[in-house]
Amino acid sequence: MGYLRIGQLSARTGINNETLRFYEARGLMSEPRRSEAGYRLYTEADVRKAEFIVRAKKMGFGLKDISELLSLRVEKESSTCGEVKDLAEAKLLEIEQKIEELQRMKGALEQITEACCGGQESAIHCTILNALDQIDDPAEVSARVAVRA
Amino acid sequence: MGYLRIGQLSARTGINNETLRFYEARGLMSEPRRSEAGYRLYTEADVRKAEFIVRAKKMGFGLKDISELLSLRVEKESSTCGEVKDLAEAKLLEIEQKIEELQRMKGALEQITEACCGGQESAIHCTILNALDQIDDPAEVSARVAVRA
DNA sequence: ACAAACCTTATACTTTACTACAGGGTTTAG
DNA sequence: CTAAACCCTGTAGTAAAGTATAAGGTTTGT
Ligand SMILES: [Zn+2]
Ligand SMILES: [Zn+2]
Ligand SMILES: [Zn+2]
Ligand SMILES: [Zn+2]
Repeated sequence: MGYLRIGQLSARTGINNETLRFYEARGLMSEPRRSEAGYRLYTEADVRKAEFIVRAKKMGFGLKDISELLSLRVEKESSTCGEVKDLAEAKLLEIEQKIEELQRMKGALEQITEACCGGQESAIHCTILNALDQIDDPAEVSARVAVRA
Repeated sequence: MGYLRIGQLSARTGINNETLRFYEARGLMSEPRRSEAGYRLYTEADVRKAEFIVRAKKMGFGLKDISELLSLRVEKESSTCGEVKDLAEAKLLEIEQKIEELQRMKGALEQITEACCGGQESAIHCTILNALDQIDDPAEVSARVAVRA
């Protein structure tokens, strides 16, 4: 008693059945006991593990990172805070770099978009199209659009 | 004369040969003339098109968006600024949403990471691992870590 | 003449994170 | 008892944006 079948684990964690089996194949979820008919039987420890995965995903960790975190979690005594923090900081750096890249794009795109009238007439004079046609350096986009504005 | 072969177009645009053929298959680059031996022969217009793609990519547009932009660019007279600006604004919104999502992740991850000592001792007390083990709502992460700190 | 460098097509593989079958067996409610 | 709901394995498909490889044909330089 007390065992959950895959559908129940799915309902409790919000992770799809298929995805749970996929996580098992990827080594994230450990292979559970089986009923006589071959059904997966999960314990409360499995529920916690699945919830750990959900939370780690929310933090921006990918499945590969989560595998590592799970190993550290399982071997808590033999693992060190340093190992865990290294992973977290690497992920933090990755996230920060993505943000910077997106902000660079946002800035450049805003520049050329603001100058476009957005009207119903022909796009021959469109600043967006012209910018994409002629300018290489995003810094130049700002300069040129600023002059025009 | 004046034609470029794929390697030359590649060298001038920084787009890999394979990628150029891939863009052609995806309808981004139009099918060029062929030499008698079947070699692709590109014109200066193709160079400008390839450079347009490079710049649009830098702005964060995906290949599908770029297809649309290219159509608008080719039919500049019959296209409107409104159509172009709609595409740009949709992409801008997408980028802004990605930034927000990443900033949410960054904030939550920073909270739990700052409280971790990062030392060489056992990770049993690790705030990162504990946070991933116990807390669901990112708002709670901040609260709990704040109390501990 | 012959190799190096270049080009061709078609097919398959890469990464990430799933999702969707097909073709079964099992459990449960009425 | 039977249908619905659930579970199993295995395979294949999805999205995005390419990269790699095989097995050739062509061009260029010496
Ligand atoms: Zn306009
Ligand atoms: Zn415009
Ligand atoms: Zn510590
Ligand atoms: Zn720690």
